[in-house]
Amino acid sequence: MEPAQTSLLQGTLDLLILKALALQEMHGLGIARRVEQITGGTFQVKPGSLFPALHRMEEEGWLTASWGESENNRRAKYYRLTKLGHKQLATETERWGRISLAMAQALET
Amino acid sequence: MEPAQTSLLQGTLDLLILKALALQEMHGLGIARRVEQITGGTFQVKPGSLFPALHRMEEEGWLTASWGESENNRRAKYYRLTKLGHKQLATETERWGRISLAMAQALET
DNA sequence: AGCGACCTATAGAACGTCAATAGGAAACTC
DNA sequence: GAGTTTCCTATTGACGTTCTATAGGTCGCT
Repeated sequence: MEPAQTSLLQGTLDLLILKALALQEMHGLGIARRVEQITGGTFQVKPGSLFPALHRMEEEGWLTASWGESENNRRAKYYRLTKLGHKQLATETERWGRISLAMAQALET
Repeated sequence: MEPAQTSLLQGTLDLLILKALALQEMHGLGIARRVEQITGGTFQVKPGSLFPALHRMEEEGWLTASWGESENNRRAKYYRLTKLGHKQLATETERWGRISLAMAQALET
């Protein structure tokens, strides 16, 4: 039995996508699978959340996309981080650190 | 200089309010101040977020409210946790633990 | 030919937070 | 005692993000 999947916290999806793409470019569904994997199955990314987010992030200039072919011979759009995207990853990681620390403070005792 | 205040993460406000009320009943603005305090000044709760949340939580049965007088002789509405509210506090604390762990996993390396 | 897996995509709704605004009542200022 | 500030509660409307539901095309398998 896997642990129950928690619905995403608003504001964490961007960071998870950026982190997933940090090492190598991937296509949409690949990103979704990778996010699920690196969170130990806790977070599940639905297509209805994923694609709007990807398009938004592309518009922000954090990602660039190009059509290619998947491992399964499907037409797939590959996303990779731009320089700005790497910067954003750092920013959001730092932001998460602050939030996480503040919550830990609040919840201790 | 205080550290910059991060705007609230959606989904954390309820938990923070519940935690603030865990020890003693408080009025609205008192809760806001306490949340700011226990998060080390990181989170700031605006009235426009606070009161809708309080009313919602009251409807859920996690809080009960009664009018009283503040330390400054103002008319103030005091909130306290119900039994259900304590249960909810435990639930949301556990949820936060899962989220926090998953994010830590995702961000390590 | 039919079916499931893979991949991208959008519309509409739900939800929680924020900015702006409001108003009353106590306390302070001069 | 008039004017101002502080304290306390409250609502409205807008906004951004995520979810549900739905869609369509292509590959591979039987």
